[in-house]
Amino acid sequence: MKATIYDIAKATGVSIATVSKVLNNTGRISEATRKKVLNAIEELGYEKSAIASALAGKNTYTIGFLLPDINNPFFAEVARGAEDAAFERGYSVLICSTDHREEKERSYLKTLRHKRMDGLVIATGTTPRETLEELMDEGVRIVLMSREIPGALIGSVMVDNHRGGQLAAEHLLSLGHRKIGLIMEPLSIGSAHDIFRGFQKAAEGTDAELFVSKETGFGIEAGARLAGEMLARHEVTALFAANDELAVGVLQACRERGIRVPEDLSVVGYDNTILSRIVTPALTTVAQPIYELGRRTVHLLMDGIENENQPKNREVLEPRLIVRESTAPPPIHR
Amino acid sequence: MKATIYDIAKATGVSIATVSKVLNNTGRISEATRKKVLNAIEELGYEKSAIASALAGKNTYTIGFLLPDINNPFFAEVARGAEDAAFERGYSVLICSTDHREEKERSYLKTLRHKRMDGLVIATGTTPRETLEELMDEGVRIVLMSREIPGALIGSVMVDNHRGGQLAAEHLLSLGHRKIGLIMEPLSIGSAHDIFRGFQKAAEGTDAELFVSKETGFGIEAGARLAGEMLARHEVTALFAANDELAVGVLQACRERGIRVPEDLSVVGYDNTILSRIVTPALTTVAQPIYELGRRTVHLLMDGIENENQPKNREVLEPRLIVRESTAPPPIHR
DNA sequence: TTGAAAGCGCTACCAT
DNA sequence: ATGGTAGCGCTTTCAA
Repeated sequence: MKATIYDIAKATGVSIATVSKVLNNTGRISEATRKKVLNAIEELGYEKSAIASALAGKNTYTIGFLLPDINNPFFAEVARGAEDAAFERGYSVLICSTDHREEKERSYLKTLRHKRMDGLVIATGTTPRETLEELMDEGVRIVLMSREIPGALIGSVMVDNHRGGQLAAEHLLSLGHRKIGLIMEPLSIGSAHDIFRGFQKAAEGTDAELFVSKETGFGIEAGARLAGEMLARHEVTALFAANDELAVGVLQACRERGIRVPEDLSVVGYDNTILSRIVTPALTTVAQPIYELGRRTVHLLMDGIENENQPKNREVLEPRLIVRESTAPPPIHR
Repeated sequence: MKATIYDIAKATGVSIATVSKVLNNTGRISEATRKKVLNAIEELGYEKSAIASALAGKNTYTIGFLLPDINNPFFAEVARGAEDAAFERGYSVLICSTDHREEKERSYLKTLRHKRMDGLVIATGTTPRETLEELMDEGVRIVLMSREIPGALIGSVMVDNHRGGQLAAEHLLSLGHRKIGLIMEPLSIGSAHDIFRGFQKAAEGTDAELFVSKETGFGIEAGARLAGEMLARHEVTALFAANDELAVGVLQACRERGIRVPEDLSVVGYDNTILSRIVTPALTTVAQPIYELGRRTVHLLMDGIENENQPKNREVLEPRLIVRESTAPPPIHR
């Protein structure tokens, strides 16, 4: 069987208390015995049980990451940033895809509690505030990503999506577009809401007309469908999509209809995921610092865990506009 | 504080042994006490500590998933399949991106052992055989994905990549291509090796000439670079890339050089990740059942865990050719 | 059908 | 500087 502290205590002739001390660098230990113990550990190939350690009151060094779908380029990149940050500091991350389904989220939350995660990062948009507060009351550290809850003292790292929406609008406006369609995610999602408000804000006071898709959605298919409806209904010269997947859908809808991008119609995406780079024409998009978003969120969380307090800071990262091939001035009409 | 079995034992007037039994549905318990206990559990909001349970000899219900990079469309989709399979059966998955770096892999393997994962799926191509055998000797269940180790009794689920390579070659050959370039991943990776052999095999006995990229690589950049070199050196009419990312790079290299796909050059990818669908022209590619690959691997692993034996089965999934827009007959030369 | 008690492997407090 | 020991919360014989 695997060696335990007892084995190494026996082998060294010291007590398990001493072994534990050298293991954790706590208390005072003479150089001599420390050496002895370290040797025995080496010899016996001893490895500390994180489980026992956790049960005895230490951390599990594992954090749970709730996100809508790991198989979504945006969240895959976020997750990578999160994982790297965690790895640097000896933590691991448990990925939980909720598919925007409340019951999956609840179920995951439950397991994460059972498994005594040291902390949680919540990157799904809709966890009820009470749930979060209950969790925090139980001592679970929580950090929100791309979301904040007004008045609740929960640390969060976000991108300034209001600004991001503005950037998109300003770009289109400055190209001369005056009839712009918006393909949105559900506005109940905080980030989508902010993007929308930012966009609106930038158009305010101009003579531009904004048309918002009646329905909302997430993936490529949805983008294509919503763009189709929009195009059938309004004479827009530009379409803004609240994420790159929707924008890719828009591009596909255009192709199907023989609409040239950007000559006939300009398209702007949001996120700057891998998709926006490889599509043709390459998408003009508002870049979120996605990887960094994941990193910072997890660092904030680990800081809280290690200082034994609930993170309360709010970090805001800046978006930036990336102009590629999908935008141009509107076509000249007779 | 959180309630423990002691609390609910006290509240019910039974022993903790009894509580444990109703919790686990073991032993015989009268309906009456079971009800009482269940009630108390409800009232006190009791939740079993997975940590304590694991220490006392049960499973952790957590598995580790070693892969090169979660932020890679292929592995993100695999991970999703894995996560879904795990979720269905009450397991969680710890994502470990190794970046093909041996020391990261070793480091992760160590942590996973400390944390007493119930099992591991190894989807990185290069873990030394001895390491795997050591792990298995320690009682860690392991399943390999897209890889197998001849002679070692390790369960695995793979795609028939030899067949996949053939499919790609046959398609190109049947279109009439006779000078074909191959942009490969390092052949030390089992799947790449199989693809290559399959491709070769299909070309054997025909008058086709194959040119293999001297260097190998992984991402889009590499694909573009290797395609550039290939195109400069050989007069090929088709390029096959061992994964879709490489193929996307090939497409970019073509665009830069004004080479039309598929009119001037046909391009075939491998994997059928999201990338191959959204690129222009849409990529003809060999589809791996990616999501299914993740699912099956994890199910195989969980079966082993629950039957308390190291999985030994070898499952093979079938690839299939998906013809899209990037392939056509070779151009007619004078 | 139920319970007492001995662990699981480690931490931390209190003595020495 | 070192050790004894009481937990941490649960599982699992073995008795009753």
